[in-house]
Amino acid sequence: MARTTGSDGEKTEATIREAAINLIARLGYEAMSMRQLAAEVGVQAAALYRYFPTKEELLFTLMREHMEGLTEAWEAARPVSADPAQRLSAYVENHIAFHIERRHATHVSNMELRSLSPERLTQILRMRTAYEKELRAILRDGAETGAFSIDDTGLTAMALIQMMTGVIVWFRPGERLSIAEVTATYLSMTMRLVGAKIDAYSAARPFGRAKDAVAF
Amino acid sequence: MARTTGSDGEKTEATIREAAINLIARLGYEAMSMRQLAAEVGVQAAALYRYFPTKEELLFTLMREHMEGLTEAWEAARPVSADPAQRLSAYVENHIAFHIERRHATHVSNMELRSLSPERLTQILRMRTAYEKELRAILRDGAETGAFSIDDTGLTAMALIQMMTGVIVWFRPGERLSIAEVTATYLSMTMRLVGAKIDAYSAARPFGRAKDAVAF
DNA sequence: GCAATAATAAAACGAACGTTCAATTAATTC
DNA sequence: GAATTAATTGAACGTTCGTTTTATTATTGC
Repeated sequence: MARTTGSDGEKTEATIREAAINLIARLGYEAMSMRQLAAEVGVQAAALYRYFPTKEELLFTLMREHMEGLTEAWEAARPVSADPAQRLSAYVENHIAFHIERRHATHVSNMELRSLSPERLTQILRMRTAYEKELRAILRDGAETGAFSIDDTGLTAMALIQMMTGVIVWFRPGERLSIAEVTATYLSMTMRLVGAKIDAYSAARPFGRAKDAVAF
Repeated sequence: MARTTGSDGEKTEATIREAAINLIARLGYEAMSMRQLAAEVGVQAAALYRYFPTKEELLFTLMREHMEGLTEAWEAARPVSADPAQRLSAYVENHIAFHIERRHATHVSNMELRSLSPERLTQILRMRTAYEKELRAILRDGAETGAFSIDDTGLTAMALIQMMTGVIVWFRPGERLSIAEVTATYLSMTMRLVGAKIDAYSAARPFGRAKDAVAF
């Protein structure tokens, strides 16, 4: 047989991406076979190659789009204010919201880097470094103006990112805590970690204040 | 041919473990073939099956021993003192030192959980949960006595563990920072994050004070 | 030095892998 | 409604995988 009734290239490609993210997140890239993916999509394995020339190209596409999405989300959320505390708040909120909403894609982007060819790995890491650089700049500015007291901005940035991204390991939507509660608590922890002056930021942002007021 | 001169079971097994940790950390469990591992050890693939009945059993053994080592290290390092700040200091120092010293094994234990059968996964997770429970107990005690001010002990424990374990992602021995410097900075960040009263802990522990005094 | 045992090599097993190719049918264009 | 293009199937390719089996040699215990 051949073309099936109702078949549509765009729909199929979108289904492939979605199914691939879920399968790779669950089984791992190496453990997922193209036949498994095809079965999930409801198609034969050969049909996948109409959309992605190789398995690795599929993985790379998923990762690149994830990083592009993260960068775009931050560019949209970045405040015009120069105040380090406000900028840090925005960074934390954007980072956590984005990663919780795309848990599976984040899992893929973080865990499957070693399956990329060197050139593609470099490309993804460049995007990641650029994104992290934004955080370092905020921390450096805050340290210079005295808004924060920080030992080592590079090390602190890495610690914060690991802490925030780690949310996807244990967070399950619809359980004990809502996204807003988690974000508020992480914001409070972040501000304490960088030694931010109390309430220098929270007045400007009415986000999760009730809980923060006590803890922070 | 068959048995080679100088061959020794104990030595071979130790070599297999070591090589497996390095190879799995570098390539991933699924991507590493038994033939690759055998070549690294300097032996034929069939010889591996004298020591480990299956590939998964090998992975499980590596993970179990890693978790046992972590538990034992903490039991040896756990202070007799009831002071939460002192206990937290000891926990952080032990955790970071252990994970930096065994970067590859930690990588394996964190990244390859999904390749375990359900029963074995449960077993590893049980050990991990028990270890993390110790941290939650410290945080709870500190929150109750007023030594710390914490929003949510469970969430804070997860955040701290992600932050600390994340060291292995970027830390490379012999680069800019020594293990002692990294540990000192993380200790300082931890204490601020949990809202510890200043110098309630550092007097008892002469570790990394010079740098901390400013930052904390 | 001879039997018993430990450690390995060599070859083979069937299954599964990523990928390619030719054939076939549905949708679109004119 | 014929020609063209898009979407998919089914079968096959060579390779590699984890694992098993059998034979062979080194070492150990007596």
